Amino acid sequence: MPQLKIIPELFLGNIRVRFAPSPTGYLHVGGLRTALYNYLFARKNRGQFILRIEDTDRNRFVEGAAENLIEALKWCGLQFDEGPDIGGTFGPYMQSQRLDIYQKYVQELISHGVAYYCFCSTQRLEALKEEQQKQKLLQAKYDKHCLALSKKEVEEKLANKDSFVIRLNVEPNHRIIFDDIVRGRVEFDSNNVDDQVLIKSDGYPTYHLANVVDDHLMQISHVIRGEEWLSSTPKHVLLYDSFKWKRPVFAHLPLLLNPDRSKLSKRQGDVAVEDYRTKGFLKEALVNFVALLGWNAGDDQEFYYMEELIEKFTLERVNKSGAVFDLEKLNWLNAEHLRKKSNEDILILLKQEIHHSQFSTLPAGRQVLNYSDSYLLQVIAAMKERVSFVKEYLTKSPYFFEPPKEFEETAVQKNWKPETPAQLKKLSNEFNLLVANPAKEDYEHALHKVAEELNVGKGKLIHPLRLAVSGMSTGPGVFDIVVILGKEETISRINKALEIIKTS
RNA sequence: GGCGCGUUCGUCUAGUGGUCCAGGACGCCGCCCUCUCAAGGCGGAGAUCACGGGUUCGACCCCCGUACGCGCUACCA
Repeated sequence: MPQLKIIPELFLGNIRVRFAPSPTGYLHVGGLRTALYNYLFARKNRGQFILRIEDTDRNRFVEGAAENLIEALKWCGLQFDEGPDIGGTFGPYMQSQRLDIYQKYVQELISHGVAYYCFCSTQRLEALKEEQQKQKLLQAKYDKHCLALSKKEVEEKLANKDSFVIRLNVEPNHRIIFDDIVRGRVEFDSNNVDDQVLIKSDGYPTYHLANVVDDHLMQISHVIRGEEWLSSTPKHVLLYDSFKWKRPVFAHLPLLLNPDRSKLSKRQGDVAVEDYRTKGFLKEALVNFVALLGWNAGDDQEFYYMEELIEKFTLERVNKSGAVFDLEKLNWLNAEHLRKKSNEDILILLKQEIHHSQFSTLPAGRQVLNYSDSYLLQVIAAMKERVSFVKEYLTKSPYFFEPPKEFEETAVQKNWKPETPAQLKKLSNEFNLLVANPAKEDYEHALHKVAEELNVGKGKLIHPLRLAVSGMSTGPGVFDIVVILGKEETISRINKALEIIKTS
């Protein structure tokens, strides 16, 4: 039989996907990528994007984790259509609130012989595992010991309140086949599939049961999740088939990797979306970057806005192999996105940055530097193509926020000659003669005039001026700096530098 | 160990049998622009397409095997 090609258009209007994280802390960038692909796929096909919290492991419960997840998702711009905080027609969206549902369905499984009670102690299970390993059995799995229990025996143990789990009864000797959009056809031998626990002894379901029941009840059309789930998909497929439910379309995404190609982990860098947010990355850049880790449109475009990603995204173009999370490209994308923003948008971000910086309060007697919007807008225009992060407006050009306290040593050696002080003094006198609010050209003409009178190249004045006024040897054109600082401040800084550098 | 998935420049990737002695992007190097630094433009280095067998007139592309990597192998997701 030829492999059925899944054409998204056929599902138009019925596309429903979900991001189903377990609330164990923060939103992992790998999780973001999974959520993003789900979101893009849903938006592209006018479907719904659902958030479901898989909190069925009480041992790993972390206070506030679900809230963090939601907050991080929203920050990234991934707005879901149904979820725990906003509700929806298929709720509740927290699995811990759906326990009775799982009970109902697992009973149905039991009545059909697809699932069974198991009263084995952990000791017996451990002993069994040990024994199987000793015998070098091909694969260790449960021996179906409790499947042999009679109905009466089961009832007695249940009445006796013996501790139990409910297991999936996997029939041996057959092939389990399913199609995956990114992997193609995948086959497993049922002999390699364990009688997985469906309901734990605490009454909570395992992921395998809960995920299948919920995806069906929530009418999920496409299960788009990480590759780590590929190996347990046969269990899920068995469940769908046993219930006689339609299987969703599966798409297992490649993993995100550390630079050494191991699974992306905290030990080798930041993995939480929150980490990148506090480091000053723009959400646009993070989303753009993560989208390209495992997917591309087939053309040469690298810079994307969310809207373009939605327009171009298809699951068929998702890669099969894992991708290293490489900061270099993220940095570049951040710079690109930052530069593409309007100065007004950057102004908002810069003001937030200043608010959290050492420059949030003006030093006394420095009123000449006011952080008015128009002033900051000039700083932005001057520095825009020189920064990759908003915070660099402060770290790369601190001189726009306070007079230089130190002067770059190497620049002093290179540009501060014995004749420099006299020349700069003359320049500052010339500046002093300028009109009240000199324009860039006024400063240029003044400097040109002084250079001619001194019979020196303009560079002999420009470099010392830059140094005097900024303390640095790099940055925007000196005349741009000087115009932004203003006449008074410029002259004051020249004089101050003359004092400091002379004495050193 | 078993099962599954993967393997194109350092990294992200294009490539679906001839147009590929493999294209783009990041990073790196050089040149141009220039008062500096960026940005921008131009150019360069960088991949025996993991390896070995097939199939074919012809393979990065199809098949088989090997190696390596990763995932799963829980009453975790």
